[in-house]
Amino acid sequence: MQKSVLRPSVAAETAPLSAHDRVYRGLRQQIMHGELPPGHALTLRGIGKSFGVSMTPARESVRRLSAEGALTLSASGRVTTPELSNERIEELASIRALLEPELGSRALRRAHLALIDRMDIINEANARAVNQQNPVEYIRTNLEFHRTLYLRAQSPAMLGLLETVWLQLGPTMRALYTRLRRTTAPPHHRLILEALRAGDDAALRLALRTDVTQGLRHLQA
Amino acid sequence: MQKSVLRPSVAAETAPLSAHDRVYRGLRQQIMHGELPPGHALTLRGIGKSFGVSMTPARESVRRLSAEGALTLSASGRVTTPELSNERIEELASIRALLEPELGSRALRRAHLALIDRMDIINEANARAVNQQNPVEYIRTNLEFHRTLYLRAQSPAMLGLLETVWLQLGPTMRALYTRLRRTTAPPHHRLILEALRAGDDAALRLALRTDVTQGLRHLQA
DNA sequence: AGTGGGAATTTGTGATCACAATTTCGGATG
DNA sequence: CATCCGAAATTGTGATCACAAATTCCCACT
Repeated sequence: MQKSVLRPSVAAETAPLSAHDRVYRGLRQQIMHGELPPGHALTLRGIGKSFGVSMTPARESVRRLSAEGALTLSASGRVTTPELSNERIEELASIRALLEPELGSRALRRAHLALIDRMDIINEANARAVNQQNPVEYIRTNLEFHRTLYLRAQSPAMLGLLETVWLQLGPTMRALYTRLRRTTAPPHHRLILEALRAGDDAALRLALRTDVTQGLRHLQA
Repeated sequence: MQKSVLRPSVAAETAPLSAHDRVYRGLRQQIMHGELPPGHALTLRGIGKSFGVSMTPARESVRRLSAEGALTLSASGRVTTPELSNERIEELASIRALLEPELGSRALRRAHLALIDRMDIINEANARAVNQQNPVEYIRTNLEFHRTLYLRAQSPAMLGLLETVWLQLGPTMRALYTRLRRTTAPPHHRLILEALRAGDDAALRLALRTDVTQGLRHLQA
């Protein structure tokens, strides 16, 4: 492993991006987007190798992610993606049901047409992912649909908490959506867009809440 | 620094407790209880020395805590406690106002008399801390009052998120309570206890919400 | 063929080191 | 007396290493 001898190329002038950051972001995305099933085992040396770094940044990333609930550390320090109990899944869903309507409501006042159009496009990509039965792409576009809206709420701390919840649900969502191989797009996205266009706060809150709870209630069945 | 040669003594049979855990917990408590003012600078070597460990566990703890918003990393990697903007403080307060009534409501069904008595005792300690003008003890007992209730909600994920918010507010709360040297105990704790005894869900939610928002609205004045 | 045990391997932990970047401090200069 | 520049000290980063604990694997034995 060479030191940080090679300067950041002219292209990446925005941020040198530390090794820890690259590993953290990479792992986080894999987990949130459902690229890893629940219970999937990881090793520090393996993570380091796959990102071309030593164990040190890998360990820091794992510690950070396990603090956020994105990874589980066994008593002996073994690293796996979490296998959530039904209770835990319901609790996380209820947190989503609490935070997401609030974020949506805050975004509503600031939402303009270009935003809604953008959400429409993302929603179409989401529908395509359903047809292709591509769980990772489905989860990714679904989260992007919601995040695009919530970014307008200008509430970074609340969005940060919500993303932590999404992160914890990543592997479980993958397991759910690959198991029941859904063939129809989430029906509530349409309601969300309609409420946005109408500027109807109550309808938006309701649509977001049902979208969240419905999506995860498929599990019990 | 010796290796981990000395076996855990017979007394501490519950958990050997890794170096990282000791440092993380220690720092976290200092921050959450307001032992550090906003903008306070820390160094990895200093943290390591004060806990009797090397830089490695100190770095992991700092990474973890900064991921939770309890510490700020400057562009050059310098570590300080956060100096929150008014906007951020208000946002965190509104998150508390969202989560705490929900946790209280969930706890209400399971709350028995022994719990309420315990909260009463903690509340008296809280009042003593006010009289002694001891900010750290005030913050500690205040949080313990709330946490004692919320633990009954049996919602570990939601409580975890809330503690993250408390953590971010730690240094700011210290600054607030040392600046305005409050001399009266929080008036809403009485209302919370009454609502608990009466089993009144709506009153409890309201009391919790006002306790949270009132406590932090003192800032603006 | 199944089982138990012990060696070999894998794995996480924490200390240490080299290094670059930042910060700090002192003195020379205007 | 203020300011700026350069040297010295401080500090975070990431790689490497020794070590202990856990896991895996394989073979002898029943």
